[in-house]
Amino acid sequence: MSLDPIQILGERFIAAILGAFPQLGASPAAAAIDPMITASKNPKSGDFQSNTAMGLAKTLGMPPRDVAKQIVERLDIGEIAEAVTEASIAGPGFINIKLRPDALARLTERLDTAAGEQRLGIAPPTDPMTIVVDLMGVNLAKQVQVWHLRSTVIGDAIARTFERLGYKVIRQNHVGDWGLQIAMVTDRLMRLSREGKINAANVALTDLDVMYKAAQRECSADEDGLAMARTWHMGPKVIAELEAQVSGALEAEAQAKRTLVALQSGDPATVAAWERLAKITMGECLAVCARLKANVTSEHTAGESSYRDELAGVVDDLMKRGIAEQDQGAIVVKLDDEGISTPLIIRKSDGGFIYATTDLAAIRRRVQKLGAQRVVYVVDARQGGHFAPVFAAAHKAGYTALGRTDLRAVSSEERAILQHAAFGTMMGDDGRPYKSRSGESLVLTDMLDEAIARADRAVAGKSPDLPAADRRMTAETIAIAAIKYADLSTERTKDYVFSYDRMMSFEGNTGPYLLYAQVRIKSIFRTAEEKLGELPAWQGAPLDLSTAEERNLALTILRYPGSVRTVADSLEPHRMCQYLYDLATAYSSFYQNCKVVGAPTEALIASRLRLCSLTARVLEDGLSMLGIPTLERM
RNA sequence: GCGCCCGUAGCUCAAUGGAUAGAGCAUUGGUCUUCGGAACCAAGGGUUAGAGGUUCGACUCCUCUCGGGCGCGCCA
Repeated sequence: MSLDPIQILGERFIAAILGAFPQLGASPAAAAIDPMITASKNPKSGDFQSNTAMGLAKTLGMPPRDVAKQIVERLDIGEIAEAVTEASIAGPGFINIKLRPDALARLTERLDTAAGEQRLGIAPPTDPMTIVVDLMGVNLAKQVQVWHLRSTVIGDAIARTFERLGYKVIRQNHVGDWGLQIAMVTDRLMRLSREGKINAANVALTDLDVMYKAAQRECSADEDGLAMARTWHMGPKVIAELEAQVSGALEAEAQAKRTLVALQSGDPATVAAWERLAKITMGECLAVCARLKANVTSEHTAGESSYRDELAGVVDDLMKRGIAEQDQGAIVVKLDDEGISTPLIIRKSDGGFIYATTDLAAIRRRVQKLGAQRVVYVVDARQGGHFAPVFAAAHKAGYTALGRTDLRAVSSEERAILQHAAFGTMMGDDGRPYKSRSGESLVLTDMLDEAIARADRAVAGKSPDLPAADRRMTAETIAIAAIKYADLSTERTKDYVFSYDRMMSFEGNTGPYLLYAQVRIKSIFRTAEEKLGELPAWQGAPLDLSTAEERNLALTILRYPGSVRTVADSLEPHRMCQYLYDLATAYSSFYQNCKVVGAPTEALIASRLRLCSLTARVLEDGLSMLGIPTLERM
């Protein structure tokens, strides 16, 4: 039996609905009857409400209040709720439900007691499946920038939520480690090394980053500038300089292309240089993830290079089956029947493959080899225009269904297998994408260092008694919580404004506030032991929810399983943030008004200690889904 | 030109199509002889950019307008 009141009430409502209106049971839509149970926003409307009568009124051709009345007459929830009568029907047909005090206590106790797969009321999935989460996506020879934060943090939170619910999750870090850009840097690294300008053995990622940018510049020909100079008959000297620049760049690019060919054909020296790039970059990348407490490790690395031997096969397959065709020398998949007017190029006219080919190969592997029933791409919203045709082509190719090779129309379920969990841009307070004052993009570790420094100052000021040994770790945990929570707590698809001051403010809906709520709970147990000596047996003690604050806290705790499910369904971690903030707020009210250690009776002390402990467990569990560790002291 | 996203209180953000649009910050006031004051309680502040439409009901869905941002075959 479910531990979630919304589910319990939902089952009872469905029974009542089918009892009152048997004609609904005969229709094929019977399984789709939605009892529409929600936690009430306003306490005046009770604890929970059903909004189903209004919807059913239409299909039944009856006034909604009459529908509600008939449901209420059949409703059998007496053992958990106050009597539901005609007086419980409000407005157009809302049915309000107030839990009986003893039932509220019992439900809360059961949620507390539930262990294993049912821990904290979270039921194992009825649809167990494998889910691939595509996250992070760094590029070789480039430092981890602040804009990698969102994909990593949001992707990790989504993956953790699925894992907590009991799904099998496979994270995939789709590293940009292949193609002409990478060949340019590889070429430059080899050249500088050959010329003795660098020692390849102790090159750092910052050096590679410089090389990457230099290689980019070297290979970019200013052909527009040259054309303009000619049009405007600028001086011969200017034109000569531009001609030299263009021919130099073209030569550099040609050289990079030769390096790419050498890399692709497995030339040992070139491959060795490339592996050096990969090792340096990934070492740094995974170290940043570890600092961030994001679960992204080497086993999750699946770079573009890992698909290189599958690209020709994908194109052949699509050509053979008539899904792809020749067009102006290139090979494309036409997508008009998918509602997309521009074809997707999967092989260039020069015979090369591009990222769309890699993405298709990745989808094929993820579905057919890794067994994914769902693939979630946690990638910047600006890539939406790229994913749409790639997903459409994958559907058309049947790559989204296990073993499917025919071309019949795909169902909406199959279509939902590939999801782009798009996120907005991190903005500065100037309304522009977050960058340094000089306009350079920022390195993620610098942001971490700055946040830790600020957290350290705050800890030093507010908790001077904290042992020095703990201070560093405490500051790091607070900083990570602040950064991650700020990123996760707003709607994923929207841009959000980054501000150290706001996220570190320790007030309001922030990571540090939640850590503080948790720390105060831990502190109560220390204080209780000091003052009371031996604690009353609070584990398993019956809950006394007499005050409004205790009652509200229990009701908030009961909303937990539903909140987790909502995050998984919507792929929106900010809903978990909102829930945890509600919980922390409910706890703070309780804390203010209900003394625990000083409670009048031993039974009440035990009850309140249990409530504290349960709150702490839910907070910790919820924060763990966001990838935020908690503290004992701060 | 085509397409996607966004517009909610002074600021930063919430609100599975549900009841009187909620929080935090800032402002003003209050509580408590602190189980950690990094607290709690309260007040003021709104034509949800604008105009139509769908419906019992719209911040939410549809159309148009305005404003802001971002993408648009052989780079990734």
